[in-house]
Amino acid sequence: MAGPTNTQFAVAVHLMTLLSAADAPLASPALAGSVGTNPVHVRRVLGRLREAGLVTSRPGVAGGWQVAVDPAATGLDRVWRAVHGDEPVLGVHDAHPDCAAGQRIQADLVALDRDVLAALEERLAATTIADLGARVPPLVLPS
Amino acid sequence: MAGPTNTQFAVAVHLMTLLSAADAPLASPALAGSVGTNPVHVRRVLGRLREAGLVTSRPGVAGGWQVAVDPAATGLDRVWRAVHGDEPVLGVHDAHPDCAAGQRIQADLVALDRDVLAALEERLAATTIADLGARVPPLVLPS
DNA sequence: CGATCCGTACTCGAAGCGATGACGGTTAGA
DNA sequence: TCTAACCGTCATCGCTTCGAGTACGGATCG
Repeated sequence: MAGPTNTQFAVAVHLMTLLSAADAPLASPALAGSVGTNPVHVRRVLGRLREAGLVTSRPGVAGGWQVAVDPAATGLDRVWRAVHGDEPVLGVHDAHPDCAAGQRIQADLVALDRDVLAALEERLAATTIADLGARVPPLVLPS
Repeated sequence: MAGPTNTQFAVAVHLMTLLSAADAPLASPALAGSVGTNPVHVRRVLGRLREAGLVTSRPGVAGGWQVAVDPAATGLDRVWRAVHGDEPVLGVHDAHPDCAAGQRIQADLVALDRDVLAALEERLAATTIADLGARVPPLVLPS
């Protein structure tokens, strides 16, 4: 029970923050050094972000990656969608096909998962990339 | 990218729904048949629920499992806590120790994760076990 | 006393994930 | 034009998690 092992969202947020603070394009080897991984993995994650229109890339000797959006107007929900799409956030299991109760419950769980995903993205949308890049006061979470 | 592989929450909800609709104690082999897994896995998941006080168990020839709470007053957030505790829901990665920006971003991500977890539990609390069990027909025990 | 079931430890196979190497395409600069 | 640097992608490897399955002891009731 060590929680999720997929760290691509954290890596993606890390990369977006680094890129939004840079003027010139950054190369994947340099980014990999800061994130603590390897260039190939960085390119894979950034590839998803590019598909979502969040970053642009250019090959060549002076190539690298740049942000394509306004960091202050881009919520983390867009990063989540770019990385995870609409995959389930809760785990889903396959109930016994012959058990009517199991089928019913599973359908309800899928619907619940959609709802939880919406709540998760709503919360992520409240934080922008610029919020993490600048040293802002910690998130307000009084309740 | 096939989403989370941990299905214990779904199994736990499934089990709680079945137990809340039963009068007599149910044995793990019977439950396993409905959930679509094996008795050992059922006992492991139910063990966590028992630690959280959601169910009770009794060994012996007429033993089995029973709910220990009111299904109509028990939100799914309690099931989530029983299974996952306060583990991170977003993935976390280890930033490079020498990168100050990385350390700061990681700290912000941990804080964000706590907030997202709170939002997730708040959503789960809006659904009770009875909400799922209301439309569930009686369990058909496999021979 | 024996049948049934819980409790737990152990092993096994499958799948996800990240690391790594390799190779071709593309671009800027010498 | 030629070379170096970087992107894009594929294949592979090792690690970890997860669930399935087996086994054995303890507890309970007929």
